[in-house]
Amino acid sequence: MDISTRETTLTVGEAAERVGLTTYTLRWYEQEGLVAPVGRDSAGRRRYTERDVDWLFLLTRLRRTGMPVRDMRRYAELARQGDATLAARRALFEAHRSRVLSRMAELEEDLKVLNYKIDNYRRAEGCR
Amino acid sequence: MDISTRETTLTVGEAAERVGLTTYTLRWYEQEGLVAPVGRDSAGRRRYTERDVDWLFLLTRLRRTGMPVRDMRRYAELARQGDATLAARRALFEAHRSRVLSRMAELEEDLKVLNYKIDNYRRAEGCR
DNA sequence: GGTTGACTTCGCGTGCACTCGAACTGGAAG
DNA sequence: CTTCCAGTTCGAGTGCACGCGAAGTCAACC
Repeated sequence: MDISTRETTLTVGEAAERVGLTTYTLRWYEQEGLVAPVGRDSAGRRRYTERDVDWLFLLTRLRRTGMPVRDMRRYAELARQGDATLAARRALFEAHRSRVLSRMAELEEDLKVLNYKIDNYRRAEGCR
Repeated sequence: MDISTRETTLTVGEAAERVGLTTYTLRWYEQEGLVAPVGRDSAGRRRYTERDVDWLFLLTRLRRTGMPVRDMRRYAELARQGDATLAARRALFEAHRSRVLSRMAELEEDLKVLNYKIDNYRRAEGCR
């Protein structure tokens, strides 16, 4: 990472706030290989670039859609290998998207159950 | 529970298969108070009635929509207290439904990110 | 009537994703 | 120069939701 190009870089704390994770988690993600080693300043402190933050943001979306950390690591490894893995990464995303769609369909079904129960409770309350 | 009324009752194994949980989990749910103590046969083995299975099914839906076991227990306690808690139970479901709806909205957003990435990969693959 | 297999309780173990405490360091403000 | 804060590494701890092995029991079948 070329820190000398005077980009705005963020500290762990700032980056954590930006992406909605804790500093603990940010360091842990790096340790787990979900994030390539982040650049450091002269004092050895992490400096997150905009690219780093974008990457972290993407990770939060993958995480939120239920992708296990294991798979996120696999994806990060592919990304680090460059353009040769573009197809593999796309395949990974497509497979994940299909899981997300299934999940959404499940939720729709579950929502029906909730609505049904709520209606029942409403009716039962009416009869008191 | 009136077992003498010759309903079809199920063993743990059968009930587990029906609702898609393991026998371990079924016993654990009972121990955790998510399920009222299940009727037993003369040999001390659990016999699940249709009502029990329905209740378990509902629990699986709550669980699948992300309700913590803690909240499911709270709900089970309310249900055991009878009609006086109907309104409370409805409120609980309505609060949960609103969380589920938020979750679904999140997933929609996350899906957009996935689609965006997939499109990008497609384009990048095209340029090779 | 012995074997089989599913049940019982009990309590410990597991996997996941963080979360935190301890001990330390370095830069900036008063 | 001291104080203070935010950072550092390391390893241990937490919370949740189960999962499982052990040791024993019992009904059913051959």
